[in-house]
Amino acid sequence: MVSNIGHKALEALLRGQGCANSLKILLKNGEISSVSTEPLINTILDSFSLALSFVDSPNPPPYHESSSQNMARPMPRRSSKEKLCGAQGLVNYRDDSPTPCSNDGFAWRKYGQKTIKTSPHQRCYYRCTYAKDQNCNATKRVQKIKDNPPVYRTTYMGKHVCTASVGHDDTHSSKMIQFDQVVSELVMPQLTTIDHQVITMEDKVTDYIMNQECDIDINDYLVGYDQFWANQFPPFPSGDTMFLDNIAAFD
DNA sequence: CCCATTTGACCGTT
DNA sequence: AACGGTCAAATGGG
Repeated sequence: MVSNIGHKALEALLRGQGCANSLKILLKNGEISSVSTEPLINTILDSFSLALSFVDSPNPPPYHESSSQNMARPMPRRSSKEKLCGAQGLVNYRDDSPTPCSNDGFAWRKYGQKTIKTSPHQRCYYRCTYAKDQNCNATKRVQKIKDNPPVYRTTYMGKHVCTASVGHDDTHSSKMIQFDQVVSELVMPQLTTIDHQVITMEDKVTDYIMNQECDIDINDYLVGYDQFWANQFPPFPSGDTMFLDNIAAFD
């Protein structure tokens, strides 16, 4: 995917990175009260959304509605559960479930659900489908943290040792975004949403990323490329340094 | 019948 | 005792 699309995804990421950096500076200087952070945050979120949209599909979705509209878009009515394995990856749908639809390159099996005291929403527990077969101890927790639009936090734990990751074909070739630092909610209040993948984890980089506990929160609102650039927060001072070391993209 | 989900019970930690 | 995480029987869909 070394193409125009990859270039655009990179552009979006860099833009988001610049915004994040500016936000970091604002936070550091304690200017958070005098300067509205909303445009920055939105730009960051849109950056990731756009980048993910390129990663997710070779042809970026022609979304031109707002994020919230997009989220409200009715899902095709499906049975209470649906699985798609193989080249298309695994997708779980459940309209009334607190579980966000996800496709992170692995097959997960739900093994529990709990009401958490600190949250009005339930937390769902998943483990690798091949936990027994291949002694894979990877687990993840998914918790809804916000209602409207639905926002989920996914926490990955343990390391995938299974070889059964799904979605190996190049059509859905992976780009992985690794966050070396947990992003606080102050900075990134909108986390994973339903319907799309937080992160695409596949083959080559899976073990690496699953080695660490990741509290990965990526907003997944999809916006159109043109819309994204049209709505940008004003450009940042050219002196701003990018912190690429915090976001590593894997090919 | 197989397999994934649901859900109450159980267990470990604080 | 409260809480979070896991277990496992029951359930339901394919």
